[in-house]
Amino acid sequence: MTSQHPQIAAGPLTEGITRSVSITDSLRCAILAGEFQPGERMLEVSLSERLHVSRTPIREALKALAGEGLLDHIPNRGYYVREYSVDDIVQAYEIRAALEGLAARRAAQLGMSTEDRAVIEAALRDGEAILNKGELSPHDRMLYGEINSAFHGAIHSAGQSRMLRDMLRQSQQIAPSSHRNVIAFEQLDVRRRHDDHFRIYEAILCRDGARAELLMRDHVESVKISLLRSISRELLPD
Amino acid sequence: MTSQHPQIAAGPLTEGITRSVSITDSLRCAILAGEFQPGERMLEVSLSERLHVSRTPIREALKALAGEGLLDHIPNRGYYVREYSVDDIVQAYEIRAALEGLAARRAAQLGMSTEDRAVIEAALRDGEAILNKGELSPHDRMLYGEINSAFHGAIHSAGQSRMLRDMLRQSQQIAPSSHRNVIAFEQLDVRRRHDDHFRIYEAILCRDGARAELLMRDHVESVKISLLRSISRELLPD
DNA sequence: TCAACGCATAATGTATGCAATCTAATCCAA
DNA sequence: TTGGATTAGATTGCATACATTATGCGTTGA
Repeated sequence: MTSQHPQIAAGPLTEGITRSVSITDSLRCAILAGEFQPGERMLEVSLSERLHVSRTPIREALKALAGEGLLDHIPNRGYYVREYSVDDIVQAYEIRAALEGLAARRAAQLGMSTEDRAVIEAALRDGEAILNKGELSPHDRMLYGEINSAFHGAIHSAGQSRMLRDMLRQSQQIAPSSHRNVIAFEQLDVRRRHDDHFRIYEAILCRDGARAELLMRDHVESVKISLLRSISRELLPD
Repeated sequence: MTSQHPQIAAGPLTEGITRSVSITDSLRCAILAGEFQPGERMLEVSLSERLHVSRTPIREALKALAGEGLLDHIPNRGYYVREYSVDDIVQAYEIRAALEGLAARRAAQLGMSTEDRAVIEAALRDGEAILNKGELSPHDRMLYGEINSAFHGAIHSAGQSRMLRDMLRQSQQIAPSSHRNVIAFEQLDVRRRHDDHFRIYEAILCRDGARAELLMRDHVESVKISLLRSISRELLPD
């Protein structure tokens, strides 16, 4: 196997920060973008040649990514791209549901800052505008994806807990990493989830922590259900 | 500041595995044991001198521990022992409550292996024996702590999710790291929590996931409550 | 007196060479 | 032919030297 991968990204090496962290970012993006096969070995020398640095910052980056759960490390045998089975993805959604529920509850109990509220209200407004346009173009779907991230990000922020934020990021990160499961969401699903957002925000504004948690948990669980549904469809071709 | 710390543990360096991982373990233990002050800087050179290795494995260990949340890393400025406020500990219990609830639900849904059931039944039996002896000696309390860990560990195992286990370990790890909050549990608290264990196990055996989750969540939350109570007592000396 | 600059020291970041370990192919013997 | 041992190549682990960056103190100027 020679130069099987495109280029990853040799650019950000000169961006001021240390090589170690910029390489960590580059490799993280590359892995999440599916530029490495699941289970593939991450050879220190080939990476160092491709990125034009020595093995040292590569090793630091690999260790960091292993800490994030993107790689597995076996002493004396190197790092491997971690494979996530469908069941792993489902588990990640269950964890995310539990944690997002907690974040929503805390947001309701602690109250939201004006900044976080502004982000959410913009997300609700912009999402509404997109969905009212009728059929969603691929570009619209991508746009809605960002709006969705902004909504959840604001609630994570409102949870006011670094540990919670870190764990949420980890549980969110693994789903896109398995390129196999690009869920083609039905338009109705998107509409329904957008409506969920209104209710969740309402519950948070009313300081109803229990309701906010319940709604958020079910909101995230519904994504898990969609995933399972699309997989069973895939197995049963019509 | 010269040799302020005892010895940490220079022993396990020759235990077969790589220096990097054994040093990671040593430092983790030392940090959890409170042998470093919160906020204290972890200097690579002094650690390498104390442990008689070069900076390289030290740096690997520090990066790994930063990934676990025990250290903070600022590029070009080194690693610091992460400080956990009382609020951080409370948040960790809330996260743990959510995740342990999920683990209990999954254990109920998936069923428990005979090994896990055996561990739990031993924990219930041994705990009962200790509690029936009357007043708890410090040694008994430590023993009960291990029994408690065994109980929860079996349920984590029954959850059958690596990501869930990893996150649970992280959320459990930080509480003991803040030596300030050694909660002096009332004996009644211990009794009550042991009874909780029976009910939780019963719910799991009945495959009642919702009930197992509810009970487990409240079980862990009650520890948070005890912590908050003991702190408010501390602030209001009678 | 105080602020700002510059230098000296120390600590982290990176590169490289060597040692230890793993992997796989080859060879020998049963 | 097959099974196991052996050896060569490749890869990771570790140590060390050098480069870069931070930090503290002293000096200088207004």
